[in-house]
Amino acid sequence: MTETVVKRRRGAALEDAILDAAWSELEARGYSDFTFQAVADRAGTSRAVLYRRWPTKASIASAAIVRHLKLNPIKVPDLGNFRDEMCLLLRRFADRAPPRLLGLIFEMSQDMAAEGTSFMDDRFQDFPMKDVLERALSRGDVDKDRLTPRVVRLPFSLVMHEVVITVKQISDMAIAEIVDQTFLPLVTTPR
Amino acid sequence: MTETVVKRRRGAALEDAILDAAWSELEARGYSDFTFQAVADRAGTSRAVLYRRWPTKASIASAAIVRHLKLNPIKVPDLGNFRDEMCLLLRRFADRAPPRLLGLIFEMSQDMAAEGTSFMDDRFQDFPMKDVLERALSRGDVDKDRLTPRVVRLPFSLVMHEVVITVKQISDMAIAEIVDQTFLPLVTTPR
DNA sequence: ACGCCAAGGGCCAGAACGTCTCTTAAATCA
DNA sequence: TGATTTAAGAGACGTTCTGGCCCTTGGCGT
Repeated sequence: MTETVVKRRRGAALEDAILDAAWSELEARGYSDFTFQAVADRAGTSRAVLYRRWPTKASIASAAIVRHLKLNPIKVPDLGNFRDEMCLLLRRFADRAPPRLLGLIFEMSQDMAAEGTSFMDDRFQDFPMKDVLERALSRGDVDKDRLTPRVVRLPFSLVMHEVVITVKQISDMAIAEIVDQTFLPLVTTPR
Repeated sequence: MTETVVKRRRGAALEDAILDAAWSELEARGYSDFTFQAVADRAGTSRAVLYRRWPTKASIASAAIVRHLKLNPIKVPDLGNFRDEMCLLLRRFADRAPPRLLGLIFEMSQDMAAEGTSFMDDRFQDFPMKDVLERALSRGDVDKDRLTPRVVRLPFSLVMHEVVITVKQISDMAIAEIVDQTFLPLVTTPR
Protein backbone atom coordinates (compact mmCIF):
# COMPACT_ATOMS: atom_id res chain seq x y z
CA MET A 1 0.00 0.00 0.00
CA THR A 2 1.44 3.33 -1.01
CA GLU A 3 1.81 6.22 1.33
CA THR A 4 -1.47 8.06 0.87
CA VAL A 5 -0.77 11.07 3.00
CA VAL A 6 -3.33 13.68 2.04
CA LYS A 7 -0.76 16.37 1.35
CA ARG A 8 -2.66 19.37 0.13
CA ARG A 9 -0.47 21.53 -2.09
CA ARG A 10 -0.80 25.28 -2.40
CA GLY A 11 0.53 28.28 -4.22
CA ALA A 12 3.59 27.90 -6.40
CA ALA A 13 4.13 24.23 -5.60
CA LEU A 14 0.65 23.40 -6.78
CA GLU A 15 0.95 25.61 -9.81
CA ASP A 16 4.20 24.02 -10.88
CA ALA A 17 2.76 20.55 -10.48
CA ILE A 18 -0.22 21.52 -12.62
CA LEU A 19 1.92 23.06 -15.34
CA ASP A 20 4.14 19.99 -15.39
CA ALA A 21 1.05 17.87 -15.81
CA ALA A 22 -0.16 20.19 -18.55
CA TRP A 23 3.14 19.90 -20.38
CA SER A 24 3.02 16.13 -20.16
CA GLU A 25 -0.46 16.17 -21.60
CA LEU A 26 0.65 18.40 -24.46
CA GLU A 27 3.53 16.07 -25.18
CA ALA A 28 1.39 12.97 -24.99
CA ARG A 29 -1.79 14.05 -26.74
CA GLY A 30 -1.20 17.35 -28.50
CA TYR A 31 -3.20 20.53 -28.21
CA SER A 32 -6.41 19.47 -29.89
CA ASP A 33 -6.83 16.64 -27.41
CA PHE A 34 -5.61 18.81 -24.57
CA THR A 35 -8.27 18.92 -21.90
CA PHE A 36 -8.80 20.47 -18.49
CA GLN A 37 -10.07 17.14 -17.29
CA ALA A 38 -6.94 15.25 -18.25
CA VAL A 39 -4.63 17.88 -16.78
CA ALA A 40 -6.55 17.89 -13.52
CA ASP A 41 -6.50 14.11 -13.33
CA ARG A 42 -2.81 13.90 -14.10
CA ALA A 43 -2.00 16.59 -11.57
CA GLY A 44 -4.15 14.91 -8.97
CA THR A 45 -6.37 17.92 -8.47
CA SER A 46 -9.75 19.15 -9.66
CA ARG A 47 -10.80 21.23 -12.60
CA ALA A 48 -12.05 23.99 -10.36
CA VAL A 49 -8.49 24.61 -9.23
CA LEU A 50 -7.40 25.02 -12.84
CA TYR A 51 -10.28 27.28 -13.82
CA ARG A 52 -9.47 29.45 -10.85
CA ARG A 53 -6.05 30.20 -12.38
CA TRP A 54 -6.43 29.89 -16.14
CA PRO A 55 -9.67 30.78 -17.85
CA THR A 56 -8.94 28.99 -21.11
CA LYS A 57 -7.20 26.03 -22.65
CA ALA A 58 -4.85 28.33 -24.51
CA SER A 59 -3.81 30.21 -21.40
CA ILE A 60 -2.87 27.12 -19.43
CA ALA A 61 -1.16 25.55 -22.43
CA SER A 62 0.93 28.62 -23.11
CA ALA A 63 1.81 28.89 -19.44
CA ALA A 64 3.01 25.29 -19.58
CA ILE A 65 5.04 26.03 -22.68
CA VAL A 66 6.62 29.11 -21.18
CA ARG A 67 7.56 27.11 -18.12
CA HIS A 68 9.08 24.40 -20.26
CA LEU A 69 11.08 26.94 -22.22
CA LYS A 70 12.36 28.46 -18.99
CA LEU A 71 13.41 25.06 -17.69
CA ASN A 72 15.20 24.23 -20.96
CA PRO A 73 17.10 27.33 -21.94
CA ILE A 74 19.19 27.32 -25.08
CA LYS A 75 22.84 28.12 -24.66
CA VAL A 76 25.10 28.94 -27.57
CA PRO A 77 28.77 29.34 -26.68
CA ASP A 78 31.14 31.62 -28.52
CA LEU A 79 32.33 29.55 -31.49
CA GLY A 80 34.42 32.30 -32.96
CA ASN A 81 32.25 32.86 -36.02
CA PHE A 82 28.72 33.92 -36.73
CA ARG A 83 27.76 31.19 -39.15
CA ASP A 84 28.49 28.25 -36.87
CA GLU A 85 26.78 29.94 -33.97
CA MET A 86 23.66 30.47 -36.06
CA CYS A 87 23.62 26.85 -37.19
CA LEU A 88 24.00 25.68 -33.62
CA LEU A 89 21.32 28.05 -32.39
CA LEU A 90 18.86 26.86 -35.00
CA ARG A 91 19.79 23.25 -34.25
CA ARG A 92 19.04 23.71 -30.56
CA PHE A 93 15.91 25.65 -31.40
CA ALA A 94 14.62 22.80 -33.54
CA ASP A 95 15.72 20.11 -31.11
CA ARG A 96 14.01 21.58 -28.11
CA ALA A 97 10.63 20.52 -29.34
CA PRO A 98 9.76 17.61 -31.61
CA PRO A 99 7.76 18.43 -34.76
CA ARG A 100 4.44 17.60 -33.18
CA LEU A 101 5.04 20.10 -30.43
CA LEU A 102 6.06 22.85 -32.78
CA GLY A 103 2.76 22.27 -34.50
CA LEU A 104 1.15 23.19 -31.22
CA ILE A 105 2.12 26.73 -31.84
CA PHE A 106 0.00 26.87 -34.92
CA GLU A 107 -2.91 25.05 -33.41
CA MET A 108 -2.80 27.43 -30.50
CA SER A 109 -2.33 30.64 -32.37
CA GLN A 110 -6.02 30.99 -33.09
CA ASP A 111 -7.01 30.72 -29.46
CA MET A 112 -4.17 32.97 -28.46
CA ALA A 113 -5.21 35.61 -30.94
CA ALA A 114 -8.66 35.52 -29.40
CA GLU A 115 -6.99 36.50 -26.15
CA GLY A 116 -4.88 39.21 -27.67
CA THR A 117 -1.55 37.44 -27.40
CA SER A 118 0.63 35.72 -29.95
CA PHE A 119 3.75 33.65 -30.23
CA MET A 120 5.53 36.77 -31.36
CA ASP A 121 5.41 37.73 -27.68
CA ASP A 122 8.73 38.20 -25.98
CA ARG A 123 8.01 35.54 -23.43
CA PHE A 124 8.34 32.94 -26.15
CA GLN A 125 11.51 34.44 -27.61
CA ASP A 126 13.86 33.13 -24.98
CA PHE A 127 16.55 31.89 -27.35
CA PRO A 128 19.86 33.74 -27.16
CA MET A 129 19.70 35.40 -30.55
CA LYS A 130 20.64 38.68 -28.91
CA ASP A 131 23.96 37.37 -27.65
CA VAL A 132 24.87 35.73 -30.93
CA LEU A 133 24.09 38.91 -32.84
CA GLU A 134 26.05 41.07 -30.45
CA ARG A 135 29.09 38.89 -30.81
CA ALA A 136 28.70 38.97 -34.59
CA LEU A 137 28.41 42.75 -34.55
CA SER A 138 31.51 43.14 -32.42
CA ARG A 139 33.40 40.84 -34.80
CA GLY A 140 32.08 42.80 -37.76
CA ASP A 141 30.47 39.68 -39.20
CA VAL A 142 27.15 41.37 -39.83
CA ASP A 143 25.94 44.73 -40.99
CA LYS A 144 23.91 46.45 -38.27
CA ASP A 145 21.74 48.35 -40.74
CA ARG A 146 20.47 45.14 -42.25
CA LEU A 147 19.22 43.68 -38.98
CA THR A 148 15.58 44.63 -39.32
CA PRO A 149 13.23 42.71 -37.01
CA ARG A 150 11.87 40.85 -40.00
CA VAL A 151 15.28 39.70 -41.16
CA VAL A 152 16.24 38.64 -37.65
CA ARG A 153 13.08 36.56 -37.35
CA LEU A 154 13.60 35.01 -40.76
CA PRO A 155 15.75 31.98 -39.94
CA PHE A 156 13.47 30.96 -37.08
CA SER A 157 10.40 31.35 -39.23
CA LEU A 158 11.92 29.18 -41.91
CA VAL A 159 13.03 26.48 -39.49
CA MET A 160 9.63 26.36 -37.84
CA HIS A 161 7.88 26.35 -41.14
CA GLU A 162 9.94 23.46 -42.44
CA VAL A 163 9.61 21.40 -39.29
CA VAL A 164 5.88 21.88 -39.09
CA ILE A 165 5.24 21.25 -42.77
CA THR A 166 7.37 18.14 -43.04
CA VAL A 167 6.59 16.88 -39.54
CA LYS A 168 10.14 15.63 -39.37
CA GLN A 169 13.18 16.72 -37.49
CA ILE A 170 14.99 19.20 -39.69
CA SER A 171 18.36 18.08 -41.01
CA ASP A 172 21.64 19.85 -40.40
CA MET A 173 21.86 20.29 -44.13
CA ALA A 174 18.58 22.15 -44.27
CA ILE A 175 19.70 24.38 -41.43
CA ALA A 176 22.95 25.06 -43.25
CA GLU A 177 20.98 25.93 -46.38
CA ILE A 178 18.82 28.36 -44.50
CA VAL A 179 21.84 30.03 -42.98
CA ASP A 180 24.02 30.03 -46.08
CA GLN A 181 21.45 30.66 -48.78
CA THR A 182 19.14 33.10 -47.06
CA PHE A 183 20.21 34.51 -43.74
CA LEU A 184 23.91 35.16 -44.19
CA PRO A 185 23.55 36.82 -47.60
CA LEU A 186 20.99 39.15 -46.08
CA VAL A 187 22.94 40.28 -43.06
CA THR A 188 26.60 40.05 -43.92
CA THR A 189 28.21 43.17 -45.24
CA PRO A 190 28.54 42.93 -49.00
CA ARG A 191 32.11 42.90 -50.19
CA MET B 1 -42.23 30.39 -46.90
CA THR B 2 -39.26 29.02 -48.81
CA GLU B 3 -39.47 26.22 -51.28
CA THR B 4 -38.94 23.13 -49.16
CA VAL B 5 -38.97 20.51 -51.86
CA VAL B 6 -37.49 17.32 -50.40
CA LYS B 7 -34.88 16.93 -53.06
CA ARG B 8 -32.53 14.19 -51.98
CA ARG B 9 -29.03 14.83 -53.22
CA ARG B 10 -26.47 12.16 -54.04
CA GLY B 11 -22.89 11.59 -55.02
CA ALA B 12 -20.85 14.56 -56.14
CA ALA B 13 -23.69 17.06 -55.83
CA LEU B 14 -24.17 16.14 -52.21
CA GLU B 15 -20.47 16.13 -51.54
CA ASP B 16 -20.02 19.57 -53.04
CA ALA B 17 -22.91 20.92 -51.02
CA ILE B 18 -21.39 19.51 -47.85
CA LEU B 19 -17.95 20.91 -48.60
CA ASP B 20 -19.49 24.30 -49.34
CA ALA B 21 -21.27 24.14 -46.02
CA ALA B 22 -18.03 23.11 -44.36
CA TRP B 23 -16.22 26.03 -45.92
CA SER B 24 -18.90 28.44 -44.75
CA GLU B 25 -18.62 27.07 -41.25
CA LEU B 26 -14.85 27.46 -41.31
CA GLU B 27 -15.17 31.02 -42.50
CA ALA B 28 -17.86 31.90 -40.02
CA ARG B 29 -16.64 30.16 -36.89
CA GLY B 30 -13.08 29.06 -37.46
CA TYR B 31 -11.59 25.66 -37.02
CA SER B 32 -11.72 25.30 -33.28
CA ASP B 33 -15.48 25.78 -33.33
CA PHE B 34 -15.79 23.66 -36.42
CA THR B 35 -18.15 20.78 -35.73
CA PHE B 36 -19.72 17.91 -37.62
CA GLN B 37 -23.04 18.92 -36.17
CA ALA B 38 -22.91 22.43 -37.55
CA VAL B 39 -21.77 21.31 -40.99
CA ALA B 40 -24.52 18.72 -41.21
CA ASP B 41 -27.12 21.24 -40.11
CA ARG B 42 -25.91 23.88 -42.54
CA ALA B 43 -25.78 21.37 -45.40
CA GLY B 44 -29.23 20.11 -44.50
CA THR B 45 -28.04 16.56 -44.03
CA SER B 46 -27.10 14.30 -41.17
CA ARG B 47 -23.84 13.60 -39.45
CA ALA B 48 -23.93 9.98 -40.54
CA VAL B 49 -23.56 11.13 -44.12
CA LEU B 50 -20.47 13.09 -43.17
CA TYR B 51 -18.91 10.32 -41.16
CA ARG B 52 -19.43 7.99 -44.08
CA ARG B 53 -17.09 10.14 -46.14
CA TRP B 54 -14.66 11.82 -43.77
CA PRO B 55 -13.48 10.10 -40.63
CA THR B 56 -12.16 13.18 -38.89
CA LYS B 57 -12.74 16.88 -38.49
CA ALA B 58 -9.38 17.59 -40.05
CA SER B 59 -10.11 15.50 -43.13
CA ILE B 60 -13.38 17.22 -43.95
CA ALA B 61 -11.92 20.63 -43.24
CA SER B 62 -8.94 20.03 -45.46
CA ALA B 63 -11.19 18.69 -48.20
CA ALA B 64 -13.19 21.90 -47.97
CA ILE B 65 -10.02 23.96 -48.19
CA VAL B 66 -8.63 22.06 -51.13
CA ARG B 67 -11.94 22.54 -52.92
CA HIS B 68 -11.92 26.23 -52.16
CA LEU B 69 -8.38 26.61 -53.46
CA LYS B 70 -9.33 24.82 -56.66
CA LEU B 71 -12.31 27.11 -57.13
CA ASN B 72 -10.23 30.21 -56.54
CA PRO B 73 -7.08 30.01 -58.60
CA ILE B 74 -4.65 32.89 -58.39
CA LYS B 75 -3.97 34.94 -61.49
CA VAL B 76 -1.18 37.46 -61.72
CA PRO B 77 -1.06 39.56 -64.89
CA ASP B 78 2.12 40.92 -66.40
CA LEU B 79 2.75 44.17 -64.53
CA GLY B 80 5.98 44.93 -66.30
CA ASN B 81 8.23 44.40 -63.28
CA PHE B 82 9.09 41.59 -60.96
CA ARG B 83 8.63 43.38 -57.65
CA ASP B 84 5.04 44.43 -58.20
CA GLU B 85 4.11 41.04 -59.52
CA MET B 86 5.57 39.39 -56.42
CA CYS B 87 3.69 41.74 -54.12
CA LEU B 88 0.47 41.04 -55.96
CA LEU B 89 1.07 37.31 -55.96
CA LEU B 90 1.69 37.28 -52.23
CA ARG B 91 -1.33 39.49 -51.66
CA ARG B 92 -3.58 37.07 -53.55
CA PHE B 93 -1.95 34.15 -51.82
CA ALA B 94 -2.70 35.64 -48.42
CA ASP B 95 -6.19 36.79 -49.34
CA ARG B 96 -7.36 33.46 -50.62
CA ALA B 97 -7.86 32.02 -47.16
CA PRO B 98 -8.69 33.93 -43.99
CA PRO B 99 -6.01 33.81 -41.27
CA ARG B 100 -7.73 31.40 -38.98
CA LEU B 101 -7.90 28.84 -41.75
CA LEU B 102 -4.27 28.88 -42.69
CA GLY B 103 -3.49 27.28 -39.35
CA LEU B 104 -5.31 24.23 -40.59
CA ILE B 105 -2.60 23.70 -43.12
CA PHE B 106 -0.37 22.58 -40.32
CA GLU B 107 -2.81 20.15 -38.88
CA MET B 108 -3.34 18.87 -42.36
CA SER B 109 0.37 18.47 -42.80
CA GLN B 110 0.40 15.91 -40.00
CA ASP B 111 -2.16 13.79 -41.80
CA MET B 112 -0.37 14.31 -45.05
CA ALA B 113 2.96 13.29 -43.59
CA ALA B 114 1.34 10.06 -42.54
CA GLU B 115 0.47 9.50 -46.20
CA GLY B 116 3.90 10.45 -47.45
CA THR B 117 2.95 13.75 -49.02
CA SER B 118 3.56 17.31 -47.94
CA PHE B 119 2.63 20.85 -48.74
CA MET B 120 6.06 21.21 -50.23
CA ASP B 121 4.62 19.13 -53.05
CA ASP B 122 4.28 20.77 -56.42
CA ARG B 123 0.56 20.17 -56.62
CA PHE B 124 0.05 22.69 -53.84
CA GLN B 125 2.24 25.22 -55.57
CA ASP B 126 -0.61 25.98 -57.91
CA PHE B 127 -0.08 29.69 -57.70
CA PRO B 128 1.54 31.14 -60.75
CA MET B 129 4.97 31.59 -59.27
CA LYS B 130 6.39 29.81 -62.29
CA ASP B 131 4.96 32.37 -64.70
CA VAL B 132 6.11 35.31 -62.63
CA LEU B 133 9.61 33.92 -62.38
CA GLU B 134 9.81 33.17 -66.08
CA ARG B 135 8.82 36.71 -66.93
CA ALA B 136 11.36 38.00 -64.45
CA LEU B 137 14.09 35.84 -65.95
CA SER B 138 13.28 36.97 -69.47
CA ARG B 139 13.42 40.58 -68.31
CA GLY B 140 16.70 39.90 -66.53
CA ASP B 141 15.19 40.98 -63.20
CA VAL B 142 16.48 37.96 -61.35
CA ASP B 143 19.59 35.83 -61.31
CA LYS B 144 18.80 32.26 -62.34
CA ASP B 145 21.60 30.78 -60.24
CA ARG B 146 20.11 32.17 -57.08
CA LEU B 147 16.71 30.57 -57.55
CA THR B 148 17.22 27.56 -55.31
CA PRO B 149 14.01 25.81 -54.25
CA ARG B 150 14.50 27.10 -50.76
CA VAL B 151 14.83 30.70 -51.85
CA VAL B 152 11.80 30.41 -54.12
CA ARG B 153 9.72 29.04 -51.25
CA LEU B 154 10.93 31.72 -48.88
CA PRO B 155 8.41 34.49 -49.46
CA PHE B 156 5.48 32.09 -49.19
CA SER B 157 6.86 30.56 -46.03
CA LEU B 158 7.23 33.97 -44.50
CA VAL B 159 3.77 35.11 -45.48
CA MET B 160 2.16 31.95 -44.16
CA HIS B 161 4.17 32.11 -40.98
CA GLU B 162 3.15 35.68 -40.32
CA VAL B 163 -0.50 35.09 -41.09
CA VAL B 164 -0.72 31.98 -38.98
CA ILE B 165 1.12 33.40 -36.00
CA THR B 166 -0.74 36.69 -35.90
CA VAL B 167 -4.08 35.32 -37.09
CA LYS B 168 -4.62 38.62 -38.84
CA GLN B 169 -4.72 39.54 -42.46
CA ILE B 170 -1.19 40.50 -43.43
CA SER B 171 -0.72 44.12 -44.40
CA ASP B 172 0.52 45.33 -47.75
CA MET B 173 3.39 46.89 -45.87
CA ALA B 174 4.44 43.57 -44.43
CA ILE B 175 4.29 42.00 -47.86
CA ALA B 176 6.37 44.81 -49.26
CA GLU B 177 8.89 44.29 -46.45
CA ILE B 178 9.17 40.62 -47.22
CA VAL B 179 9.70 41.32 -50.88
CA ASP B 180 12.04 44.27 -50.48
CA GLN B 181 14.01 43.24 -47.42
CA THR B 182 14.36 39.53 -47.99
CA PHE B 183 13.31 38.13 -51.34
CA LEU B 184 14.52 40.70 -53.82
CA PRO B 185 17.96 41.10 -52.26
CA LEU B 186 18.37 37.32 -52.50
CA VAL B 187 17.37 36.85 -56.10
CA THR B 188 18.19 40.04 -57.95
CA THR B 189 21.55 40.19 -59.61
CA PRO B 190 23.91 42.27 -57.53
CA ARG B 191 25.11 45.32 -59.36
C1' DA C 1 -41.15 -2.33 -62.48
C1' DC C 2 -38.56 -3.74 -58.97
C1' DG C 3 -34.64 -4.10 -55.80
C1' DC C 4 -30.94 -2.11 -53.63
C1' DC C 5 -28.04 1.35 -51.91
C1' DA C 6 -27.53 5.30 -49.47
C1' DA C 7 -29.60 9.81 -47.77
C1' DG C 8 -31.48 11.64 -43.92
C1' DG C 9 -33.50 11.50 -39.41
C1' DG C 10 -33.46 10.03 -34.72
C1' DC C 11 -31.54 7.80 -30.54
C1' DC C 12 -27.85 6.39 -27.59
C1' DA C 13 -23.86 6.32 -24.23
C1' DG C 14 -19.64 8.65 -23.29
C1' DA C 15 -16.55 12.60 -22.77
C1' DA C 16 -15.58 17.16 -21.74
C1' DC C 17 -17.29 21.54 -20.81
C1' DG C 18 -18.10 25.48 -17.45
C1' DT C 19 -20.31 26.45 -13.22
C1' DC C 20 -21.77 25.34 -8.76
C1' DT C 21 -21.66 23.64 -3.76
C1' DC C 22 -19.54 21.60 0.20
C1' DT C 23 -15.80 19.88 3.15
C1' DT C 24 -11.74 20.42 5.22
C1' DA C 25 -6.66 21.26 5.14
C1' DA C 26 -3.45 24.82 5.42
C1' DA C 27 -2.04 29.50 6.10
C1' DT C 28 -2.64 33.83 8.79
C1' DC C 29 -3.32 36.37 12.65
C1' DA C 30 -4.88 37.51 17.47
C1' DT D 1 -2.02 28.46 20.93
C1' DG D 2 -6.50 28.96 19.26
C1' DA D 3 -9.61 31.44 16.11
C1' DT D 4 -10.36 33.00 11.55
C1' DT D 5 -9.72 33.13 6.73
C1' DT D 6 -8.40 31.18 2.43
C1' DA D 7 -8.55 27.96 -1.12
C1' DA D 8 -7.71 22.83 -2.35
C1' DG D 9 -10.06 19.01 -3.67
C1' DA D 10 -14.25 16.26 -4.44
C1' DG D 11 -18.27 15.96 -6.58
C1' DA D 12 -22.93 17.21 -8.97
C1' DC D 13 -25.33 19.84 -12.57
C1' DG D 14 -27.03 20.64 -17.34
C1' DT D 15 -25.16 21.30 -22.00
C1' DT D 16 -22.83 20.27 -26.27
C1' DC D 17 -20.51 17.38 -29.41
C1' DT D 18 -18.95 12.90 -30.40
C1' DG D 19 -19.09 8.49 -32.86
C1' DG D 20 -21.84 5.00 -33.26
C1' DC D 21 -26.22 2.54 -34.38
C1' DC D 22 -30.82 2.16 -35.83
C1' DC D 23 -34.72 2.79 -39.25
C1' DT D 24 -37.38 4.89 -43.24
C1' DT D 25 -37.69 6.32 -47.57
C1' DG D 26 -36.22 8.28 -51.85
C1' DG D 27 -33.65 7.74 -56.21
C1' DC D 28 -30.91 5.03 -59.46
C1' DG D 29 -29.69 0.97 -62.15
C1' DT D 30 -30.74 -3.37 -64.20
